Amino acid sequence: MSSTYRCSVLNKGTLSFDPIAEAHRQWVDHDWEPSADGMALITSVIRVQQVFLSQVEGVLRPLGLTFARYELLMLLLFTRTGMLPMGKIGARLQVHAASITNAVDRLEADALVQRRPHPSDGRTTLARITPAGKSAARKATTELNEQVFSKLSLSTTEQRSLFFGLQTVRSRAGDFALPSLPADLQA
Amino acid sequence: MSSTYRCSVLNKGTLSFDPIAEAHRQWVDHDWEPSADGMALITSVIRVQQVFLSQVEGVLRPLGLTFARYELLMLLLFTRTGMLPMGKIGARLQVHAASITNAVDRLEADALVQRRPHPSDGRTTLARITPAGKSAARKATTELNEQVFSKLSLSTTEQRSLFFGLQTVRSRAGDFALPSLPADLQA
DNA sequence: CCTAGCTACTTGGACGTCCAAGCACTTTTC
DNA sequence: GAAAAGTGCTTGGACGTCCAAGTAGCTAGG
Repeated sequence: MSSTYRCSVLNKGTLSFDPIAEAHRQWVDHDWEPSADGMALITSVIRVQQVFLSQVEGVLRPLGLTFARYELLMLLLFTRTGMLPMGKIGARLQVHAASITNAVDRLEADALVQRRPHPSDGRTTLARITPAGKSAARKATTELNEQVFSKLSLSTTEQRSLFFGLQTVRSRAGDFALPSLPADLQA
Repeated sequence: MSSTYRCSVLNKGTLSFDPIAEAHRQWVDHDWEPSADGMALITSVIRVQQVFLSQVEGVLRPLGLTFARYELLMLLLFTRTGMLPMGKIGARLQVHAASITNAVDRLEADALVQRRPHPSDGRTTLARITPAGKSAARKATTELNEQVFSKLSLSTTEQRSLFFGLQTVRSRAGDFALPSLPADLQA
């Protein structure tokens, strides 16, 4: 019981083959070879995201949070003043402004965050994490660290290799400017 | 013009640092080191998925398709008879049954797919791709291959390395049973 | 000053995903 | 064979994402 990592209903049954490898084969067979690897990679990322997200949300759901809201909370938690303009939050989380409005609405309804006007700019709204928000964020982090983040069933090498590959993609997609050496994770 | 790969509104501005690397640093600072790599990897996958998906949907939108519906169409296109039970589609696409119902509803509304009863099992519904569906799928594939899949700005080595890393994740998550050697991509 | 143009946030709509429930049609069981 | 259990698909609701439009409030150009 409580082995709820993977969604139950989805588990119709583990396939006996890799559906993405199968699609790759089809691409090659149809003379789309030059695009086959790209197709397989993109499809893989989309699928793995589903897997990870479902594990994460499985842990957060009992806490009344979603990953989107958790990320927002953590961003505020890591901020000196505990508050940021909505716009900045969107930029950091790389997400549409409307999504931030949505998330803050819900967080505010749960009293984990408060909206307050910007002192000097009337257009700007600040989102400020509340004590309850801080506590929720910390608790969620503890759970996620224990139940998901520290248990990826990948070797450190594999994890890092994936991370850097994905970092390259993000950087080239314009998410951020890779300063110079991406290896600032550890000294 | 028409350089519409990335979403416009999101591009508030390329950050001057990697937000995920920054989060990783926070994790380490807070003594969550053992979970830092996992957190960074999961967050990265989620973000890269957004990037890829937005590129793909940008191409598909003018064609009146979404990636979910495109995948479904391709699955049927690659099937001898052009039809599959809804349940099987969900298993192959690794997606909830309700999502399939939803996708087939829309595809059917566009006459790209047809629902028909299963000859022997009254519970089962078959989805069958129509000639219009085949044509739409092929056109979409051409566009995707040209505009996205063949232009990933990653070296072949990087792509493969990422693919296999992600394949490991998928396999261990229970998506499919890695038969023995994952290298059945060719031969 | 005052209007034109930005910028910041919100709203409403379209979709996708999942879950929980509900139905209808098998298969099992006794 | 009839009741119990299991399967397969649909429905309704909660959320998240994005886009397009709309509304204030700030900033410039004339």
